[in-house]
Amino acid sequence: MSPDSSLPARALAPRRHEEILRRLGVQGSVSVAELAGFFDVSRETIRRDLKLLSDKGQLGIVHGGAARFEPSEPAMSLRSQENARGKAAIGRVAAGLIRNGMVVFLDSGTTTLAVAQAMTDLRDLTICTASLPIALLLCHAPGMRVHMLGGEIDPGEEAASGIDMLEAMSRFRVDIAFLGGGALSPDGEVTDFTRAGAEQRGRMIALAAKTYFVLDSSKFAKLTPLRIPNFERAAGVIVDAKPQADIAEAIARKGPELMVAS
Amino acid sequence: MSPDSSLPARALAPRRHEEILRRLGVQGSVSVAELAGFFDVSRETIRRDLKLLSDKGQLGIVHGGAARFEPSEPAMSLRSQENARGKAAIGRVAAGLIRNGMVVFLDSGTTTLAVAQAMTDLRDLTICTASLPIALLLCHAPGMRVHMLGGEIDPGEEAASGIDMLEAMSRFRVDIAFLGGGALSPDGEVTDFTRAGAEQRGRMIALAAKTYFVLDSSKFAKLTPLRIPNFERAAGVIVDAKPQADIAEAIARKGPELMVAS
DNA sequence: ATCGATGTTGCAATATGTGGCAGTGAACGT
DNA sequence: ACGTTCACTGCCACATATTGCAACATCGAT
Repeated sequence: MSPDSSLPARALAPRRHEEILRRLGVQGSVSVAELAGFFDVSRETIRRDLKLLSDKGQLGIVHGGAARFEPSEPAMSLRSQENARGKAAIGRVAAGLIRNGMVVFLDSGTTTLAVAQAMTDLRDLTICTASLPIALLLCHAPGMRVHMLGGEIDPGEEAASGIDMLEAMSRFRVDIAFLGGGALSPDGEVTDFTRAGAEQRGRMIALAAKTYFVLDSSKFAKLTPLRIPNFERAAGVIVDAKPQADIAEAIARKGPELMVAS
Repeated sequence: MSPDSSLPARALAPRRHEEILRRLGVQGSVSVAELAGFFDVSRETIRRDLKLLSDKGQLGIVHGGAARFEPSEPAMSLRSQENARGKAAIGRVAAGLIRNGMVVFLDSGTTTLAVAQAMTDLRDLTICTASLPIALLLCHAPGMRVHMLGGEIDPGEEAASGIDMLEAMSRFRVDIAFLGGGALSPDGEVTDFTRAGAEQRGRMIALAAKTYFVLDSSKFAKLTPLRIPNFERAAGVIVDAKPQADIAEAIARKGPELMVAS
Protein backbone atom coordinates (compact mmCIF):
# COMPACT_ATOMS: atom_id res chain seq x y z
CA MET A 1 0.00 0.00 0.00
CA SER A 2 2.95 2.30 0.22
CA PRO A 3 4.41 3.23 -3.13
CA ASP A 4 6.70 5.67 -1.42
CA SER A 5 10.10 6.74 -0.28
CA SER A 6 11.80 3.45 0.47
CA LEU A 7 12.64 1.86 -2.81
CA PRO A 8 10.17 -0.70 -4.09
CA ALA A 9 11.26 -4.29 -3.67
CA ARG A 10 12.28 -4.30 -7.28
CA ALA A 11 13.46 -1.03 -8.65
CA LEU A 12 13.71 -0.21 -12.30
CA ALA A 13 17.17 -0.21 -13.76
CA PRO A 14 17.39 3.57 -14.20
CA ARG A 15 16.31 3.98 -10.62
CA ARG A 16 19.14 1.77 -9.50
CA HIS A 17 21.56 3.69 -11.64
CA GLU A 18 20.40 6.93 -10.16
CA GLU A 19 20.82 5.61 -6.64
CA ILE A 20 24.22 4.13 -7.41
CA LEU A 21 25.45 7.44 -8.73
CA ARG A 22 23.99 9.25 -5.77
CA ARG A 23 25.82 6.95 -3.41
CA LEU A 24 29.00 7.41 -5.35
CA GLY A 25 28.63 11.13 -5.07
CA VAL A 26 28.20 10.82 -1.33
CA GLN A 27 30.59 8.03 -0.43
CA GLY A 28 33.08 8.05 -3.27
CA SER A 29 32.76 4.30 -3.68
CA VAL A 30 30.20 1.52 -3.53
CA SER A 31 30.45 -2.23 -3.16
CA VAL A 32 28.65 -4.81 -5.25
CA ALA A 33 27.48 -6.76 -2.21
CA GLU A 34 26.10 -3.69 -0.52
CA LEU A 35 24.14 -2.66 -3.60
CA ALA A 36 22.86 -6.16 -4.28
CA GLY A 37 21.55 -6.30 -0.75
CA PHE A 38 20.00 -2.88 -0.91
CA PHE A 39 18.14 -3.43 -4.17
CA ASP A 40 17.51 -7.10 -3.50
CA VAL A 41 18.92 -8.20 -6.82
CA SER A 42 21.76 -10.54 -7.64
CA ARG A 43 25.38 -9.44 -7.71
CA GLU A 44 25.53 -10.08 -11.43
CA THR A 45 22.79 -7.57 -12.03
CA ILE A 46 24.68 -4.99 -10.06
CA ARG A 47 27.83 -5.75 -11.99
CA ARG A 48 25.99 -5.32 -15.24
CA ASP A 49 24.70 -1.98 -13.97
CA LEU A 50 28.19 -0.90 -13.05
CA LYS A 51 29.48 -2.04 -16.43
CA LEU A 52 26.90 0.14 -18.15
CA LEU A 53 27.65 3.18 -16.05
CA SER A 54 31.31 2.56 -16.53
CA ASP A 55 30.87 2.49 -20.30
CA LYS A 56 29.13 5.82 -20.03
CA GLY A 57 32.15 7.07 -18.15
CA GLN A 58 30.22 7.83 -15.01
CA LEU A 59 32.30 5.70 -12.68
CA GLY A 60 35.27 3.40 -12.56
CA ILE A 61 34.98 -0.27 -11.71
CA VAL A 62 37.29 -1.65 -9.06
CA HIS A 63 37.51 -5.04 -7.46
CA GLY A 64 34.49 -5.41 -5.22
CA GLY A 65 32.57 -2.46 -6.52
CA ALA A 66 33.01 0.90 -8.17
CA ALA A 67 34.58 4.23 -7.43
CA ARG A 68 34.10 7.72 -8.68
CA PHE A 69 36.82 9.47 -10.64
CA GLU A 70 38.22 12.31 -8.68
CA PRO A 71 40.62 15.12 -8.96
CA SER A 72 41.81 13.36 -5.82
CA GLU A 73 41.72 14.85 -2.41
CA PRO A 74 45.02 15.33 -0.73
CA ALA A 75 46.68 14.83 2.61
CA MET A 76 43.95 13.59 4.87
CA SER A 77 42.74 10.90 2.53
CA LEU A 78 45.99 9.10 3.25
CA ARG A 79 45.48 9.03 6.95
CA SER A 80 41.93 7.84 6.58
CA GLN A 81 43.22 4.71 4.86
CA GLU A 82 45.13 3.66 7.93
CA ASN A 83 43.20 1.02 9.80
CA ALA A 84 40.23 1.62 7.51
CA ARG A 85 38.57 -1.62 8.65
CA GLY A 86 38.72 -0.68 12.28
CA LYS A 87 37.41 2.78 11.59
CA ALA A 88 34.54 1.42 9.53
CA ALA A 89 33.60 -0.92 12.38
CA ILE A 90 33.64 1.97 14.82
CA GLY A 91 31.51 3.91 12.37
CA ARG A 92 28.87 1.21 12.29
CA VAL A 93 28.62 1.06 16.06
CA ALA A 94 28.44 4.84 16.28
CA ALA A 95 25.77 5.08 13.58
CA GLY A 96 23.75 2.52 15.49
CA LEU A 97 23.46 4.93 18.40
CA ILE A 98 21.74 7.54 16.27
CA ARG A 99 17.96 7.89 16.11
CA ASN A 100 15.76 9.77 13.71
CA GLY A 101 15.48 13.48 14.25
CA MET A 102 18.61 13.82 16.32
CA VAL A 103 21.03 16.71 16.21
CA VAL A 104 24.44 15.11 15.71
CA PHE A 105 27.80 16.76 16.23
CA LEU A 106 30.78 15.28 14.43
CA ASP A 107 34.26 16.27 15.39
CA SER A 108 36.98 16.60 12.80
CA GLY A 109 39.29 13.68 12.11
CA THR A 110 39.52 10.51 10.12
CA THR A 111 37.68 8.33 12.60
CA THR A 112 34.73 10.67 12.77
CA LEU A 113 34.81 10.77 8.98
CA ALA A 114 34.29 7.01 9.09
CA VAL A 115 31.32 7.61 11.38
CA ALA A 116 29.94 10.05 8.82
CA GLN A 117 30.37 7.45 6.10
CA ALA A 118 28.40 4.96 8.13
CA MET A 119 25.64 7.53 8.56
CA THR A 120 24.88 8.17 4.93
CA ASP A 121 21.90 5.84 4.91
CA LEU A 122 20.24 7.44 7.89
CA ARG A 123 17.58 10.08 7.37
CA ASP A 124 16.12 13.10 9.05
CA LEU A 125 19.15 14.29 10.96
CA THR A 126 20.69 17.64 11.66
CA ILE A 127 24.43 17.49 11.39
CA CYS A 128 26.72 19.99 12.99
CA THR A 129 30.41 19.84 12.19
CA ALA A 130 33.51 21.91 11.64
CA SER A 131 35.05 19.36 9.29
CA LEU A 132 35.09 20.22 5.59
CA PRO A 133 35.13 16.64 4.28
CA ILE A 134 32.36 15.57 6.64
CA ALA A 135 30.18 18.51 5.61
CA LEU A 136 30.87 17.78 1.96
CA LEU A 137 30.07 14.12 2.42
CA LEU A 138 26.85 14.45 4.36
CA CYS A 139 25.34 17.43 2.59
CA HIS A 140 24.49 15.13 -0.32
CA ALA A 141 22.76 12.54 1.77
CA PRO A 142 19.01 13.00 1.42
CA GLY A 143 17.14 14.12 4.48
CA MET A 144 20.11 15.68 6.22
CA ARG A 145 20.52 19.30 7.16
CA VAL A 146 24.18 20.09 7.56
CA HIS A 147 25.44 23.04 9.53
CA MET A 148 29.03 23.94 8.93
CA LEU A 149 30.73 25.68 11.82
CA GLY A 150 32.83 28.46 10.39
CA GLY A 151 36.26 29.63 11.39
CA GLU A 152 39.87 29.52 10.39
CA ILE A 153 40.72 26.28 8.61
CA ASP A 154 43.40 24.05 10.06
CA PRO A 155 44.94 22.38 6.98
CA GLY A 156 46.01 19.29 8.91
CA GLU A 157 42.49 18.61 10.13
CA GLU A 158 40.68 20.12 7.17
CA ALA A 159 38.37 21.66 9.70
CA ALA A 160 37.45 25.02 11.14
CA SER A 161 38.85 25.94 14.49
CA GLY A 162 39.40 28.97 16.63
CA ILE A 163 37.15 31.40 18.36
CA ASP A 164 34.56 31.62 15.60
CA MET A 165 34.13 27.89 15.55
CA LEU A 166 33.74 27.70 19.33
CA GLU A 167 31.16 30.43 19.30
CA ALA A 168 29.19 28.83 16.49
CA MET A 169 29.32 25.49 18.26
CA SER A 170 27.88 26.82 21.46
CA ARG A 171 24.73 27.96 19.66
CA PHE A 172 23.63 24.39 19.06
CA ARG A 173 21.59 22.05 21.12
CA VAL A 174 23.18 18.69 20.40
CA ASP A 175 21.66 15.29 21.11
CA ILE A 176 24.68 13.20 20.42
CA ALA A 177 28.29 14.12 19.79
CA PHE A 178 31.11 11.98 18.41
CA LEU A 179 34.56 13.23 19.28
CA GLY A 180 38.01 12.13 18.28
CA GLY A 181 41.07 12.37 20.42
CA GLY A 182 44.82 12.15 20.38
CA ALA A 183 45.37 9.09 22.53
CA LEU A 184 43.94 6.78 25.15
CA SER A 185 46.00 7.39 28.25
CA PRO A 186 47.06 4.57 30.59
CA ASP A 187 44.84 5.92 33.34
CA GLY A 188 41.73 5.60 31.21
CA GLU A 189 41.21 9.04 29.81
CA VAL A 190 41.20 10.42 26.31
CA THR A 191 43.91 13.00 25.86
CA ASP A 192 44.74 15.50 23.15
CA PHE A 193 47.65 17.12 21.33
CA THR A 194 46.77 20.72 21.90
CA ARG A 195 45.28 22.90 24.52
CA ALA A 196 42.75 24.28 22.04
CA GLY A 197 41.64 20.83 20.97
CA ALA A 198 41.20 19.58 24.49
CA GLU A 199 39.31 22.68 25.53
CA GLN A 200 36.98 22.51 22.55
CA ARG A 201 36.19 18.85 23.14
CA GLY A 202 35.60 19.46 26.81
CA ARG A 203 33.07 22.11 25.93
CA MET A 204 31.28 19.83 23.56
CA ILE A 205 30.89 17.22 26.29
CA ALA A 206 29.21 19.86 28.38
CA LEU A 207 26.98 20.91 25.49
CA ALA A 208 25.79 17.57 24.17
CA ALA A 209 23.22 15.35 25.81
CA LYS A 210 25.42 12.35 25.11
CA THR A 211 29.03 12.27 23.99
CA TYR A 212 30.96 9.34 22.60
CA PHE A 213 34.66 9.27 21.85
CA VAL A 214 35.70 7.31 18.79
CA LEU A 215 39.29 6.07 18.83
CA ASP A 216 40.84 3.52 16.56
CA SER A 217 43.39 1.19 18.00
CA SER A 218 46.33 3.06 16.51
CA LYS A 219 45.73 5.61 19.25
CA PHE A 220 46.35 3.08 22.00
CA ALA A 221 50.09 3.18 21.61
CA LYS A 222 50.33 6.95 21.76
CA LEU A 223 50.66 9.44 24.54
CA THR A 224 49.50 13.04 24.28
CA PRO A 225 49.78 15.71 26.93
CA LEU A 226 46.38 17.37 27.41
CA ARG A 227 43.58 15.90 29.47
CA ILE A 228 40.13 16.56 28.11
CA PRO A 229 37.92 18.37 30.61
CA ASN A 230 34.65 16.71 31.57
CA PHE A 231 35.84 13.38 30.24
CA GLU A 232 34.08 11.52 33.01
CA ARG A 233 30.76 12.90 31.78
CA ALA A 234 31.12 11.28 28.36
CA ALA A 235 28.67 8.47 27.67
CA GLY A 236 31.12 6.12 26.05
CA VAL A 237 34.34 5.35 24.24
CA ILE A 238 34.06 3.37 21.02
CA VAL A 239 37.17 1.49 19.92
CA ASP A 240 37.92 -1.22 17.38
CA ALA A 241 40.01 -3.47 19.61
CA LYS A 242 40.09 -4.34 23.27
CA PRO A 243 42.57 -2.14 25.09
CA GLN A 244 44.68 -3.50 27.96
CA ALA A 245 42.55 -4.78 30.80
CA ASP A 246 43.75 -2.19 33.29
CA ILE A 247 42.97 0.65 30.92
CA ALA A 248 39.51 -0.73 30.25
CA GLU A 249 38.95 -0.92 33.97
CA ALA A 250 40.17 2.61 34.47
CA ILE A 251 37.76 3.92 31.87
CA ALA A 252 34.85 2.12 33.45
CA ARG A 253 35.78 3.50 36.86
CA LYS A 254 35.61 7.04 35.53
CA GLY A 255 32.17 6.52 34.03
CA PRO A 256 32.15 6.21 30.23
CA GLU A 257 31.11 2.88 28.79
CA LEU A 258 33.75 1.07 26.74
CA MET A 259 32.33 -0.24 23.47
CA VAL A 260 34.46 -2.52 21.29
CA ALA A 261 33.41 -2.58 17.64
CA SER A 262 34.08 -5.47 15.30
CA MET B 1 -4.06 15.60 -0.56
CA SER B 2 -5.20 12.18 -1.70
CA PRO B 3 -8.93 11.69 -2.00
CA ASP B 4 -8.25 8.59 -4.03
CA SER B 5 -6.29 6.11 -1.96
CA SER B 6 -9.18 3.68 -2.47
CA LEU B 7 -8.95 2.24 -5.92
CA PRO B 8 -11.02 4.04 -8.48
CA ALA B 9 -13.11 1.27 -9.96
CA ARG B 10 -12.04 2.38 -13.38
CA ALA B 11 -10.36 5.66 -13.90
CA LEU B 12 -10.62 7.53 -17.14
CA ALA B 13 -7.54 8.01 -19.22
CA PRO B 14 -6.93 11.68 -18.36
CA ARG B 15 -7.30 10.82 -14.70
CA ARG B 16 -4.65 8.13 -15.05
CA HIS B 17 -2.33 10.44 -16.89
CA GLU B 18 -2.65 12.98 -14.15
CA GLU B 19 -1.87 10.44 -11.48
CA ILE B 20 1.04 9.00 -13.43
CA LEU B 21 2.63 12.40 -13.77
CA ARG B 22 2.01 13.13 -10.11
CA ARG B 23 3.77 9.93 -9.12
CA LEU B 24 6.63 10.68 -11.42
CA GLY B 25 7.02 14.03 -9.78
CA VAL B 26 7.23 12.39 -6.38
CA GLN B 27 9.14 9.20 -7.08
CA GLY B 28 11.13 9.95 -10.20
CA SER B 29 10.03 6.73 -11.84
CA VAL B 30 7.03 4.43 -12.11
CA SER B 31 6.64 0.82 -13.16
CA VAL B 32 4.06 -0.55 -15.54
CA ALA B 33 3.09 -3.36 -13.18
CA GLU B 34 2.61 -1.03 -10.27
CA LEU B 35 0.38 1.29 -12.26
CA ALA B 36 -1.61 -1.54 -13.82
CA GLY B 37 -2.30 -2.85 -10.35
CA PHE B 38 -3.24 0.52 -8.98
CA PHE B 39 -5.67 1.44 -11.74
CA ASP B 40 -6.79 -2.14 -12.25
CA VAL B 41 -6.23 -2.00 -15.96
CA SER B 42 -4.08 -4.16 -18.21
CA ARG B 43 -0.40 -3.51 -18.70
CA GLU B 44 -0.99 -2.72 -22.32
CA THR B 45 -3.26 0.12 -21.38
CA ILE B 46 -0.62 1.54 -19.11
CA ARG B 47 1.94 1.22 -21.84
CA ARG B 48 -0.29 3.08 -24.22
CA ASP B 49 -0.68 5.78 -21.61
CA LEU B 50 3.03 6.04 -21.20
CA LYS B 51 3.53 6.10 -24.94
CA LEU B 52 1.15 9.04 -25.21
CA LEU B 53 2.80 10.96 -22.41
CA SER B 54 6.17 10.15 -23.87
CA ASP B 55 5.11 11.55 -27.27
CA LYS B 56 4.06 14.69 -25.47
CA GLY B 57 7.53 14.79 -24.00
CA GLN B 58 6.31 14.56 -20.43
CA LEU B 59 8.32 11.50 -19.49
CA GLY B 60 10.80 9.00 -20.81
CA ILE B 61 9.94 5.34 -21.30
CA VAL B 62 12.33 2.78 -19.91
CA HIS B 63 12.16 -0.96 -19.69
CA GLY B 64 9.58 -1.78 -17.06
CA GLY B 65 8.05 1.63 -16.78
CA ALA B 66 8.85 5.27 -17.19
CA ALA B 67 11.20 7.80 -15.71
CA ARG B 68 11.19 11.52 -15.38
CA PHE B 69 13.71 13.52 -17.33
CA GLU B 70 16.70 14.65 -15.34
CA PRO B 71 15.01 16.70 -12.70
CA SER B 72 18.14 17.16 -10.72
CA GLU B 73 20.96 19.39 -11.69
CA PRO B 74 24.09 17.43 -12.41
CA ALA B 75 26.39 17.10 -9.44
CA MET B 76 28.75 19.91 -8.84
CA SER B 77 31.74 17.77 -9.73
CA LEU B 78 30.21 17.36 -13.17
CA ARG B 79 29.19 20.96 -13.62
CA SER B 80 32.73 22.08 -13.01
CA GLN B 81 33.78 20.09 -16.08
CA GLU B 82 31.49 22.08 -18.35
CA ASN B 83 33.40 24.71 -20.26
CA ALA B 84 36.44 23.93 -18.15
CA ARG B 85 38.71 25.75 -20.60
CA GLY B 86 36.74 28.95 -20.38
CA LYS B 87 36.58 28.77 -16.63
CA ALA B 88 40.31 28.19 -16.38
CA ALA B 89 40.96 31.23 -18.55
CA ILE B 90 38.72 33.33 -16.33
CA GLY B 91 40.60 31.96 -13.34
CA ARG B 92 43.94 33.08 -14.72
CA VAL B 93 42.72 36.61 -15.33
CA ALA B 94 41.17 36.77 -11.89
CA ALA B 95 44.28 35.47 -10.18
CA GLY B 96 46.26 38.15 -11.99
CA LEU B 97 44.32 40.82 -10.13
CA ILE B 98 45.43 39.55 -6.73
CA ARG B 99 48.39 41.07 -4.88
CA ASN B 100 50.31 39.74 -1.91
CA GLY B 101 48.73 40.19 1.47
CA MET B 102 45.23 40.71 0.19
CA VAL B 103 42.08 39.46 1.83
CA VAL B 104 40.21 37.63 -0.92
CA PHE B 105 36.57 36.62 -0.87
CA LEU B 106 35.51 33.76 -3.12
CA ASP B 107 31.86 33.13 -3.79
CA SER B 108 30.51 29.62 -4.19
CA GLY B 109 30.17 28.09 -7.64
CA THR B 110 32.12 26.28 -10.28
CA THR B 111 33.59 29.37 -11.90
CA THR B 112 34.91 30.71 -8.62
CA LEU B 113 36.30 27.24 -7.96
CA ALA B 114 38.30 27.68 -11.16
CA VAL B 115 39.54 30.99 -9.80
CA ALA B 116 40.63 29.20 -6.64
CA GLN B 117 42.46 26.64 -8.71
CA ALA B 118 44.34 29.41 -10.50
CA MET B 119 45.28 30.90 -7.14
CA THR B 120 47.07 27.92 -5.67
CA ASP B 121 50.48 29.29 -6.62
CA LEU B 122 49.97 32.62 -4.93
CA ARG B 123 51.23 33.23 -1.38
CA ASP B 124 50.44 35.23 1.67
CA LEU B 125 46.72 35.61 1.21
CA THR B 126 43.76 35.47 3.50
CA ILE B 127 40.89 33.62 1.88
CA CYS B 128 37.32 34.02 2.97
CA THR B 129 34.71 31.74 1.47
CA ALA B 130 31.52 29.84 2.17
CA SER B 131 32.31 27.16 -0.39
CA LEU B 132 33.39 23.77 0.95
CA PRO B 133 35.42 22.67 -2.09
CA ILE B 134 37.17 26.02 -2.31
CA ALA B 135 38.09 25.94 1.38
CA LEU B 136 39.29 22.36 1.03
CA LEU B 137 41.36 23.22 -2.00
CA LEU B 138 43.02 26.36 -0.74
CA CYS B 139 43.67 25.30 2.83
CA HIS B 140 46.47 23.08 1.51
CA ALA B 141 48.12 25.85 -0.46
CA PRO B 142 51.14 27.07 1.50
CA GLY B 143 50.98 30.56 2.84
CA MET B 144 47.21 30.84 2.81
CA ARG B 145 44.96 31.39 5.75
CA VAL B 146 41.49 30.18 4.93
CA HIS B 147 38.41 31.34 6.78
CA MET B 148 35.35 29.24 6.23
CA LEU B 149 32.08 31.05 6.66
CA GLY B 150 29.75 28.78 8.55
CA GLY B 151 26.07 28.18 8.10
CA GLU B 152 23.58 25.76 6.70
CA ILE B 153 25.00 23.89 3.72
CA ASP B 154 23.21 24.12 0.40
CA PRO B 155 23.93 20.74 -1.26
CA GLY B 156 23.60 22.12 -4.78
CA GLU B 157 26.25 24.74 -4.19
CA GLU B 158 28.25 22.80 -1.63
CA ALA B 159 28.44 26.01 0.30
CA ALA B 160 27.17 27.60 3.48
CA SER B 161 24.28 29.98 3.21
CA GLY B 162 21.69 31.57 5.41
CA ILE B 163 21.79 34.01 8.25
CA ASP B 164 24.89 32.61 9.90
CA MET B 165 26.86 32.89 6.70
CA LEU B 166 25.75 36.49 6.11
CA GLU B 167 26.69 37.46 9.61
CA ALA B 168 30.10 35.81 9.39
CA MET B 169 30.71 37.48 6.06
CA SER B 170 30.05 40.95 7.34
CA ARG B 171 32.81 40.62 9.93
CA PHE B 172 35.48 40.65 7.25
CA ARG B 173 37.33 43.49 5.64
CA VAL B 174 37.80 42.27 2.09
CA ASP B 175 40.24 43.68 -0.46
CA ILE B 176 38.98 41.84 -3.47
CA ALA B 177 35.90 39.71 -4.01
CA PHE B 178 35.09 37.32 -6.85
CA LEU B 179 31.42 36.62 -7.26
CA GLY B 180 29.46 34.28 -9.49
CA GLY B 181 26.02 34.94 -10.86
CA GLY B 182 23.08 33.30 -12.57
CA ALA B 183 23.12 35.14 -15.88
CA LEU B 184 24.25 38.20 -17.78
CA SER B 185 21.09 40.11 -18.57
CA PRO B 186 20.57 41.91 -21.90
CA ASP B 187 20.69 45.28 -20.20
CA GLY B 188 24.18 44.66 -18.91
CA GLU B 189 23.68 43.50 -15.36
CA VAL B 190 24.44 40.26 -13.60
CA THR B 191 21.30 38.62 -12.29
CA ASP B 192 20.62 35.74 -9.96
CA PHE B 193 18.27 32.83 -9.40
CA THR B 194 17.20 33.59 -5.88
CA ARG B 195 16.46 36.53 -3.72
CA ALA B 196 18.87 35.28 -1.07
CA GLY B 197 21.70 34.90 -3.54
CA ALA B 198 21.22 38.34 -5.07
CA GLU B 199 21.01 39.96 -1.67
CA GLN B 200 24.12 38.23 -0.40
CA ARG B 201 26.13 39.23 -3.45
CA GLY B 202 24.90 42.78 -3.24
CA ARG B 203 26.13 42.98 0.31
CA MET B 204 29.53 41.66 -0.64
CA ILE B 205 29.89 44.38 -3.25
CA ALA B 206 29.27 46.91 -0.52
CA LEU B 207 31.75 45.19 1.77
CA ALA B 208 34.68 44.62 -0.55
CA ALA B 209 37.08 47.27 -1.77
CA LYS B 210 36.87 45.80 -5.25
CA THR B 211 34.44 43.25 -6.63
CA TYR B 212 34.70 41.26 -9.83
CA PHE B 213 32.02 39.05 -11.28
CA VAL B 214 33.21 35.89 -12.99
CA LEU B 215 30.81 34.45 -15.56
CA ASP B 216 31.56 31.81 -18.12
CA SER B 217 29.91 32.13 -21.48
CA SER B 218 27.28 29.49 -20.77
CA LYS B 219 25.60 32.14 -18.62
CA PHE B 220 25.11 34.47 -21.57
CA ALA B 221 22.17 32.60 -22.99
CA LYS B 222 20.30 32.44 -19.71
CA LEU B 223 17.88 34.73 -18.00
CA THR B 224 17.37 34.85 -14.27
CA PRO B 225 14.95 37.04 -12.40
CA LEU B 226 16.79 38.84 -9.61
CA ARG B 227 18.91 41.94 -10.09
CA ILE B 228 21.95 42.14 -7.89
CA PRO B 229 21.97 45.28 -5.75
CA ASN B 230 24.96 47.59 -6.07
CA PHE B 231 25.98 46.00 -9.34
CA GLU B 232 27.13 49.34 -10.74
CA ARG B 233 29.70 49.57 -7.94
CA ALA B 234 31.45 46.36 -9.03
CA ALA B 235 34.93 46.85 -10.46
CA GLY B 236 34.59 44.43 -13.33
CA VAL B 237 33.02 41.46 -15.05
CA ILE B 238 35.36 38.72 -16.22
CA VAL B 239 34.09 36.48 -19.00
CA ASP B 240 35.63 33.95 -21.36
CA ALA B 241 34.03 35.17 -24.57
CA LYS B 242 32.90 38.49 -25.95
CA PRO B 243 29.21 39.03 -25.28
CA GLN B 244 26.98 40.84 -27.79
CA ALA B 245 28.16 44.36 -28.50
CA ASP B 246 25.11 46.04 -27.04
CA ILE B 247 25.42 44.07 -23.82
CA ALA B 248 29.10 44.95 -23.53
CA GLU B 249 28.19 48.59 -24.03
CA ALA B 250 25.45 48.41 -21.43
CA ILE B 251 27.86 47.00 -18.87
CA ALA B 252 30.40 49.73 -19.55
CA ARG B 253 27.71 52.39 -19.23
CA LYS B 254 26.82 51.11 -15.77
CA GLY B 255 30.42 51.22 -14.63
CA PRO B 256 32.06 47.79 -14.31
CA GLU B 257 34.90 47.04 -16.66
CA LEU B 258 34.36 44.13 -19.04
CA MET B 259 37.36 41.80 -19.17
CA VAL B 260 37.46 38.99 -21.73
CA ALA B 261 39.77 36.13 -20.80
CA SER B 262 41.39 33.84 -23.30
C1' DA C 1 50.75 -20.93 -1.74
C1' DT C 2 46.00 -21.41 -0.24
C1' DC C 3 41.41 -20.19 0.51
C1' DG C 4 37.52 -17.26 0.37
C1' DA C 5 35.57 -13.56 -2.04
C1' DT C 6 34.85 -11.55 -6.40
C1' DG C 7 34.40 -11.42 -11.58
C1' DT C 8 32.87 -13.83 -16.04
C1' DT C 9 30.31 -16.30 -19.05
C1' DG C 10 26.59 -19.14 -21.09
C1' DC C 11 22.06 -20.45 -20.46
C1' DA C 12 17.36 -20.85 -18.97
C1' DA C 13 13.45 -18.59 -16.80
C1' DT C 14 10.86 -14.82 -16.19
C1' DA C 15 9.31 -10.20 -17.18
C1' DT C 16 8.40 -6.82 -20.40
C1' DG C 17 7.36 -4.78 -25.15
C1' DT C 18 4.82 -4.94 -29.64
C1' DG C 19 1.36 -5.51 -32.95
C1' DG C 20 -2.89 -7.58 -34.35
C1' DC C 21 -7.51 -8.44 -33.39
C1' DA C 22 -11.95 -8.36 -31.24
C1' DG C 23 -15.30 -6.73 -27.77
C1' DT C 24 -17.44 -2.81 -25.47
C1' DG C 25 -19.91 1.29 -25.08
C1' DA C 26 -20.70 6.06 -26.07
C1' DA C 27 -21.69 9.50 -29.59
C1' DC C 28 -23.79 10.39 -33.70
C1' DG C 29 -26.47 10.39 -37.93
C1' DT C 30 -30.12 8.30 -40.38
C1' DA D 1 -34.85 2.64 -32.86
C1' DC D 2 -31.05 1.13 -35.40
C1' DG D 3 -26.58 0.87 -37.28
C1' DT D 4 -22.09 2.89 -37.77
C1' DT D 5 -18.05 4.91 -36.26
C1' DC D 6 -14.59 5.55 -33.17
C1' DA D 7 -11.88 5.58 -29.08
C1' DC D 8 -10.57 2.64 -25.68
C1' DT D 9 -9.53 -1.56 -23.79
C1' DG D 10 -8.18 -6.50 -23.01
C1' DC D 11 -6.38 -10.73 -24.81
C1' DC D 12 -3.26 -13.30 -27.47
C1' DA D 13 1.05 -14.61 -29.75
C1' DC D 14 5.51 -13.62 -30.49
C1' DA D 15 9.86 -10.73 -29.99
C1' DT D 16 13.05 -8.77 -26.90
C1' DA D 17 15.18 -7.53 -22.50
C1' DT D 18 16.44 -8.46 -18.01
C1' DT D 19 17.67 -11.34 -14.41
C1' DG D 20 19.35 -15.28 -11.62
C1' DC D 21 21.88 -19.50 -11.51
C1' DA D 22 25.74 -22.32 -11.88
C1' DA D 23 30.24 -23.44 -13.40
C1' DC D 24 34.58 -21.71 -13.86
C1' DA D 25 38.34 -18.10 -13.86
C1' DT D 26 40.71 -14.45 -11.03
C1' DC D 27 41.94 -11.66 -7.50
C1' DG D 28 43.68 -10.59 -2.90
C1' DA D 29 44.58 -11.16 1.74
C1' DT D 30 46.59 -14.10 4.99
